[in-house]
Amino acid sequence: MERSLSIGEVARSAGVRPSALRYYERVGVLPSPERASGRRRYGGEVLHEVLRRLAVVRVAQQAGFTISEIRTLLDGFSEDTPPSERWRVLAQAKLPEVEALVERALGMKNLLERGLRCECLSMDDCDLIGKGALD
Amino acid sequence: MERSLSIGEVARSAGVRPSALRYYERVGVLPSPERASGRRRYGGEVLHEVLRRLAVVRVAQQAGFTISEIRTLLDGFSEDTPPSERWRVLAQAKLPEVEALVERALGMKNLLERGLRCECLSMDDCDLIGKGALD
DNA sequence: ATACTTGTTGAAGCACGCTTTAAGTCAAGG
DNA sequence: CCTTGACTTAAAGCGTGCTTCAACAAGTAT
Repeated sequence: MERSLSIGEVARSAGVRPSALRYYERVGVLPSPERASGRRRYGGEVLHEVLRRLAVVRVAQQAGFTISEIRTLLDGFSEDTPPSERWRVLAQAKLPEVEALVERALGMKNLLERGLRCECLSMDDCDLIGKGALD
Repeated sequence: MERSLSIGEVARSAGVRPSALRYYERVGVLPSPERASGRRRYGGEVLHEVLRRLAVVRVAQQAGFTISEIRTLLDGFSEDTPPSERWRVLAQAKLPEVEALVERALGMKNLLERGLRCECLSMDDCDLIGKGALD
């Protein structure tokens, strides 16, 4: 008999909540493990696969990918496509988006700081506000 | 008789949708104008005030403030507090948040680019994924 | 036997800033 | 008179990634 882990054990060892594992399974990011009396049992190859996928999910999320993009990363290519190429395809599509996010964030920071140096006594006079002068 | 604008006219001149104006009014960012046969009429001082506030809303949103923070910016200070000080108080609280956003975004960009240069043939070997090696 | 823990499911909830829908009102134009 | 168009309200919907709830089942400890 093969030793297998419960959902709680997998969750703990992966640092996520059981509800997240169930969610990932539901949306097709994780495989559906066997049930013993209705309960998920993660063992052998499935356990390995689940942990491998969770590792990918973590990095991909850090990189800004959505769940649906992660699903593509994991299952949207022909099996012989190496991970490096899968990533390249998706990352190239994602980069402009993330670069735009960087720009937006820097713009916010800039605006906040300009405001810190502002001395305006009335909103109407403020050059930050003045009719779109801040583009 | 004072000429006054309908919600559609105000919306067009401010570059927002009527639904946004109603929403802002509901959440207390805009004053509630008089109604003529049930319809909002924006005229005189109210019109001026609405346009002034919409200008503030625009900048504040660009700076990353939420609606609730904008409400504070507009109405959360004693009346004699100048705009520059109101902004300073809120911007100082917001800055760390926005700086964290910048860092997250730069981290994403970095990760995406590192992945573009990756040559890994298997996910398991990839140093981007390898057991948290990418913190 | 009985309580406690951990699990199961489907459905609903949260944050956020609006937008959209449903059902109805009103004034002007043909 | 009747259609058209812009407006009114309250309530629900959207996108995203889970979490939480309700109601129930099963294995373990006392």
